[in-house]
Amino acid sequence: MELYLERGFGQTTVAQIAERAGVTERTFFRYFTDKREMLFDGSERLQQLMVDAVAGSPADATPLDSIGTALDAVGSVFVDLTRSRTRQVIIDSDESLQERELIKRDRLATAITGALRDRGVEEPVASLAAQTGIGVFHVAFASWIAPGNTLGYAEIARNLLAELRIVTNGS
Amino acid sequence: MELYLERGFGQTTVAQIAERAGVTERTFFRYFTDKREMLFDGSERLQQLMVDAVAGSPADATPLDSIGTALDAVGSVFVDLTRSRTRQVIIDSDESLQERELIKRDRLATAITGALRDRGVEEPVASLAAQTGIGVFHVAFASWIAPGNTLGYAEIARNLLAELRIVTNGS
DNA sequence: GTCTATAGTACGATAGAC
DNA sequence: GTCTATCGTACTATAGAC
Repeated sequence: MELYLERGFGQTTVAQIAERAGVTERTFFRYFTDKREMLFDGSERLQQLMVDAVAGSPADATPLDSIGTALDAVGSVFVDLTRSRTRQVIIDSDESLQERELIKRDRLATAITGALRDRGVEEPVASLAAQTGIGVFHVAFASWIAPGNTLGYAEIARNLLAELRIVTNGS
Repeated sequence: MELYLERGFGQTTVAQIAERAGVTERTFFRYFTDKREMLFDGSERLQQLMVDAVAGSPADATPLDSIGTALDAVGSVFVDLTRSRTRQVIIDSDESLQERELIKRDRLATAITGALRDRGVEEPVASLAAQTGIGVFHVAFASWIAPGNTLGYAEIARNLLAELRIVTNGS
């Protein structure tokens, strides 16, 4: 991340990263499938937290309630605001990094769809709820790291989920 | 697309594509920024249709109503079911193509957010509605090309939007 | 650890259309 | 004469094969 900030992602070569880390290029590619992947280390953990939350939500919870527990469950991940902001600056600077971020988000949605289905939620409701939930998650994260924001992630996510219910309750 | 089906996307070189098209590699890269982009030709048109629909929706329409008009507006694009299915088989076979598809979808969401904001919809409602709308769009498209489906895209999209209102109207 | 294919870039030349 | 389209070549870095 130091190098990506210094020279830009596209201008940073794997050779430079490997050198600063004191390893060879080959070793770099042993740890990360490609240059982008290193910025998305925590994604499996995030996914696991959300899936577990859905699986563990009350039996009488609606699909959207389950989504709510998933949004709550990842609060512990989003604490270091400065680091999240820095990381996002890098991602926003490069289109291929945005692509990678989006596929992570999509895998998340797919995993949540599966967790809902495991609870007996039928299609297309499972997909619909998961997609919507990830949408809320994304907006919540973006709001959290937005300049000037003082609220915590968890609070924002809860507010947005409530807002969603209002928005979709229109005439 | 012929070559991508014959040999697989990853196994197809730009040289082969250029040869079959009767041009040089250099010319290929004049038309497409990269190997993936050629599969996403219609995306600007799709985006324009949706943005125009939102902009042209009735003044008293709720954000979600505007989304509804956008979902309707693209019905004319999704007619050739066989071609859409073939294209999706290719995309689903390669992760980098899925990434590209997702960034197109994300740009769509961003554009719709802007169109809603232009109508006076404030944040975070604009983002929330746009994200949700794109989620519905995606599920609708997937349902449309799913094996065995006999419904048209427009009908599916309408049903799903109605379904969404129910899902988010929970206890 | 070594080797290599290929995507993608940079810069430049040429030539036809109107 | 200007604009636009194709082609030529050399090069780098990624990423995969072995």
